[in-house]
Amino acid sequence: MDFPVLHDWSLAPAEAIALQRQLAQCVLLQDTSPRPIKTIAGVDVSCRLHGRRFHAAVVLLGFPGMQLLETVTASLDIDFPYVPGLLSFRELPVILQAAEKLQRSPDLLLVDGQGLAHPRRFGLACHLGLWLDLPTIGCGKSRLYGEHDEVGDEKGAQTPLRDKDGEEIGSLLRTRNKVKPLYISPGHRVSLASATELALACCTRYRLPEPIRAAHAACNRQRLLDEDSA
DNA sequence: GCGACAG
DNA sequence: ATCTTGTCGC
Repeated sequence: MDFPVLHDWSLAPAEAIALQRQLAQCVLLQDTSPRPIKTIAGVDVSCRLHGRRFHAAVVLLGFPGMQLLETVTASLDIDFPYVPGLLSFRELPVILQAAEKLQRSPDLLLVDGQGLAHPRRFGLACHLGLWLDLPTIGCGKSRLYGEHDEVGDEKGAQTPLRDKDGEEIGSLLRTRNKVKPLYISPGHRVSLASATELALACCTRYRLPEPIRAAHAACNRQRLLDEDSA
């Protein structure tokens, strides 16, 4: 894949917050992915506890069959601290290095983390989508921001996630019976309704959507390989 | 001031 | 996120 540089990464946390407010203005909440969707990518990052070496994987799967088509990885040392709300400044650099290696461009990317459901409406999925100028959806395993009611028990049940003013910013989605729901929100170029619908369409028998499961396994393998060769 | 806080 | 094995429950 090929994409231009949106900005540099030599930022302090306070500057990163200001940049998020700027970039959030560019996020598009409309569906622009080609129909029918033929490929969906999964993105995830792995690192050691208190370590600064990060390992990313981007896997390309066919849709709706979920066949593995391509796997790319990258490893990079990161010094930006973990600050809730600034996750993309830790994870995005290594993700972009991996994404560059992808031969084909996906119709959509599923990201492990939040999209719109963020205090400044600019989670990791938004940042990645804007940088690649591709449709993205955030699939968080726990809550960063937003209020909601309980979700139904059955797979497919969902309830809206709203900000303090009641505006919808995502949804809680039960991706399988008797598991904690996922926090789904649009990243870029995807509508609220489509984000939930597409995330569910990628779920088989596990809590996490198949593209993210595959990416999770791949970045962990990459970490072992990188640690082994060092 | 206190609690919350993606990965 | 990660440290870690087996184990209890649907």
